[in-house]
Amino acid sequence: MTRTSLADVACSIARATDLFGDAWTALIMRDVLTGIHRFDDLAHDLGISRKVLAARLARLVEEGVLVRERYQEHPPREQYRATEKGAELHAVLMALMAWGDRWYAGEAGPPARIRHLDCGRETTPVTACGHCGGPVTAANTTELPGPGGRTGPGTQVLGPLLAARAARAPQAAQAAQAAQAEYAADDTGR
Amino acid sequence: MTRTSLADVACSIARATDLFGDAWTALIMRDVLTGIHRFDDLAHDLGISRKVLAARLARLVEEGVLVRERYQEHPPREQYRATEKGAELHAVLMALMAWGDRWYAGEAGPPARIRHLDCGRETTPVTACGHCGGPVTAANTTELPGPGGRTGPGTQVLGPLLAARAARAPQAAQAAQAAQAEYAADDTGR
DNA sequence: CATTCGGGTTCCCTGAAGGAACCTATCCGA
DNA sequence: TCGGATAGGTTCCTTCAGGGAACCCGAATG
Repeated sequence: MTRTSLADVACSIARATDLFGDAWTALIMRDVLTGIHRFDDLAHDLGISRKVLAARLARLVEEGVLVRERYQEHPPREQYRATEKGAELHAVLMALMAWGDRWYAGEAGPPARIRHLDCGRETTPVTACGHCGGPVTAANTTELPGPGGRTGPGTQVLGPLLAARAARAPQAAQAAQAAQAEYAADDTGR
Repeated sequence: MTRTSLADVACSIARATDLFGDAWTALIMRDVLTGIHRFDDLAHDLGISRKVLAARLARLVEEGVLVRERYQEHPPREQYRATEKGAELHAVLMALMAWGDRWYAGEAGPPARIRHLDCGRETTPVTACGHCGGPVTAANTTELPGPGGRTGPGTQVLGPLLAARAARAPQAAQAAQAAQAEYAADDTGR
């Protein structure tokens, strides 16, 4: 975990990574969403220090990503479950998994597969445009400033860069072409 | 960053987070993919310690996610650029950003917007099934063991759990229903 | 000839991760 | 009634990585 808090940076990636940008947190959410809910099971599965696990779970509960609930009174037993906010981190896990599968699976093949219950098939989740459903990649997107954006810690250079990019090409098509030209130039020019 | 290496865990999420599960790494990739390529710009933009930035960049180059290249000889100047492997981390960044936008944007609105150049519209990237194109969520997927899976550190409990799940319901439809039933039961029950 | 710039490296200090032991409450079996 | 097991942590100590600032080096610039 970073010592400098990223929660106040005007960037949703920074805000998300402030919580999620810790290796254990991702694996804890993987386990909880897969069906491992108990402290000891998590500790045993991950091989994590119990102290660190307790700290991570407390943070995740505090952030509203998990809930801690008593599932039996005698003896008192607790478990951790994902909230809606936590369940939506599934998308991040799928993206990480797809990337890991692609670049690190090696000869043995992927360690796990995902079955999409809506169509019944094994799937590799892809990132798609919410409007047209087409693939979203670094090459076919451009980032523009948003209403909540500001220049500050974590966006000291990025803020002005996006603002300049928006000013240079206020029309969608122009922004698109400028960004693509830059990307193409980047690829050839190295 | 975690002290215990996750690179050897039989889980693509663990392998991906071993590299990417560090708050700074995500932000460095955000910047490089957005167009910030120089050491000083990265250091200034992020407010990161120069020492840590140097270590992160070296790791990312070593992993083949970035390349370090000289863009001018006199005086010698270096810059960092994303490889194909690095550019594909864009999907992870999009998922993090979408989640951060949804849960932390607040009144001010999202700090940045994404324009999808293929359709020309501002988009919220979604995670979709590679086959049917439908949405992929925690609720409509189930995880099954894959060829490269094994029980070991990081999957001590998870491995057997997935194996049992697959054994209980070897058919796709059955696996689907079992997983959904469990998910529903989880919400009401224990 | 001093300054600036880009791209780092070195130093020390603090705080978080690892690891193991310990604690509490309850149940189970002999 | 005692011993042990189980679940869910907490406490303690050590080590190591992050933060911050200073420093360094080669090349251009005034």
